[in-house]
Amino acid sequence: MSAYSPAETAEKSGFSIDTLRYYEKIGLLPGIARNASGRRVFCDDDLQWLGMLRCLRETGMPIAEMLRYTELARGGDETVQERLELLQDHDRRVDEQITRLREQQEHIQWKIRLYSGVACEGLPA
Amino acid sequence: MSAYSPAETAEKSGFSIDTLRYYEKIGLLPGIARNASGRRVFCDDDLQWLGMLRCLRETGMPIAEMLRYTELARGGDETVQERLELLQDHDRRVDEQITRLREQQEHIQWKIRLYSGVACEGLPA
DNA sequence: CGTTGACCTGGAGTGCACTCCAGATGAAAT
DNA sequence: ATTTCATCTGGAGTGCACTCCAGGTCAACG
Repeated sequence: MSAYSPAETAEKSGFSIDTLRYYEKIGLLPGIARNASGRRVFCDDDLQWLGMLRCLRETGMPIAEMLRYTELARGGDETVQERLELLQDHDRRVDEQITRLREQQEHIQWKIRLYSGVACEGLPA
Repeated sequence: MSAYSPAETAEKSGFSIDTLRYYEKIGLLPGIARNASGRRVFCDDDLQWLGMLRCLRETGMPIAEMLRYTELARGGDETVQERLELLQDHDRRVDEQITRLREQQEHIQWKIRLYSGVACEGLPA
């Protein structure tokens, strides 16, 4: 239970095979193993890393910054502080995102109430 | 206080002048007035509409769907029900977005705690 | 009356993040 | 032995939402 084909990895990670190739090409997936015939072989660590990437991506981190994080991660223990700061900054941005979404949801819900009112007009009281 | 130049409108709405032109061109801003020399003149209603567009945009509604909403809005009172449904669907998607962001934030914060731990190792107890 | 400055138009260009394609390869199934 | 199938590569193409540009108009200012 620790060697996965590209297809399995795509399924488990939620990224398409093309995206996996793309990510490796641009440097987001360093050190992916290959078998004798040159095919990618992913391991559990790779899957974990992909989980982190997915999480960062879906919270809106641009690829350039994920690349920076990846490079730091390759840098070993001396980069822990920087990685920590990067994630803390991102965490704050996620907070702001959530706050902003909620504010805007207020606006939408106000509009919904308004339409609901109009939709009820003319109905028997 | 009810006639605004493109520049003023850009400032008040938060959209760039180019984006305002673009939105008018694709049909998100129907019926923008023009003065004698062909320049756009925005009114308070336009600003309100822009506020709604901004809100939908920032909560992730694709332009194609905003266009549908715009067309419904032009359709008058018979379309209120459809507009209501559109906004309710969107409202649900915003809920999901927020939920998802929070889940992923958990993951990030777990990683932050992990790094904080590593960063403290070796410090005097 | 010349120049500035905000605005106009149609259309081309940009940035991001993929996504698709053609042609090749190599293990496995019929 | 041939076909199938997943995979490989480099590179081109896509979709979205703008953003920029060239060339032109027009009111106002000095």
